[in-house]
Amino acid sequence: MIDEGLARLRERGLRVTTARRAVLAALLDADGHLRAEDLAAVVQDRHPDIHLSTVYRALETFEEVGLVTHVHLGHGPSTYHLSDQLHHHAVCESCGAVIELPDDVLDAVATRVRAEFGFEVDARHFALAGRCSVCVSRPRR
Amino acid sequence: MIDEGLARLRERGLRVTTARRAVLAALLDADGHLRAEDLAAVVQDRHPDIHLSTVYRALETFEEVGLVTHVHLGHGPSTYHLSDQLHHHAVCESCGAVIELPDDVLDAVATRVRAEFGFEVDARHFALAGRCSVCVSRPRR
DNA sequence: TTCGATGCAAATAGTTTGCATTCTA
DNA sequence: TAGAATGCAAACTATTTGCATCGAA
Repeated sequence: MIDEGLARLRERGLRVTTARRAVLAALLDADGHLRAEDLAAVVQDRHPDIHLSTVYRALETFEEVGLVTHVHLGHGPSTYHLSDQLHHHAVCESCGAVIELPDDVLDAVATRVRAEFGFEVDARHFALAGRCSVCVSRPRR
Repeated sequence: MIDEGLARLRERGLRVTTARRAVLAALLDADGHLRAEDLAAVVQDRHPDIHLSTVYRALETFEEVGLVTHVHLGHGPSTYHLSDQLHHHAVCESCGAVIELPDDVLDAVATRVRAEFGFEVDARHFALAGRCSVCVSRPRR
């Protein structure tokens, strides 16, 4: 399965390197929403000299090729997902908890916004902000 | 109307200063989605020595008091709105255009997410990403 | 053996913070 | 006149970039 991704690089005349192999492997091992720094830590466990900036560059390349998508969970860093494992997120602004939402949760909104404004919503790119069930049933800070 | 906001500060034992007055005035003049830097520029037009960091601190105070809300439009800086002028945004990822959406556009989603996950969606905090009508009817970069 | 990919250091953007000073209440 | 707010410089976080070197095809 890692080979399918790497093949995608070769098709475009891009090179398959140790760094790219390692980053892709790390993404496959994870369940998504990892930050570049998390990925670098995983990668550096086996390849200590692969630099954080190389991880960023690998992720950028993967995005261009359609293999990876980044998601903004909140104020902090972006998180990276394999495109075919992409889903919706909701993030609690109080405790930072991340929950995964059903894929169709914004379909009706997308349809309406397309019809009324001609705007094509790419809803997964940003998480929905809010407060999780635990924090809701707890006095505000 | 600016006095109502300032009164809110006094109620809480906070002080009314030139800087806070000027930032609030700038927010009232604007139609929303201004960045801290934009606000600083407006403020500094009349009060050149009010520092950008003071603008950030004023905005932070206004948020704590419920007067102001910040919205993430995309990768870039936050934008600041008077809380009672808050609305939904959609941002084009190709050209950066910002459109305002009807206030109820995410009501159904919020209801469903609350029912199924106990999660209270605060949907205005992030813009919806996507591509605007102009960019949709134009070949991808 | 060529040119794309990497390592490293330095630059960047947006925002926050420490501290001495100023000014509101 | 006490303590909150400010100005300024410096720190900080996330990310990008320039450039010499390395290595995949």
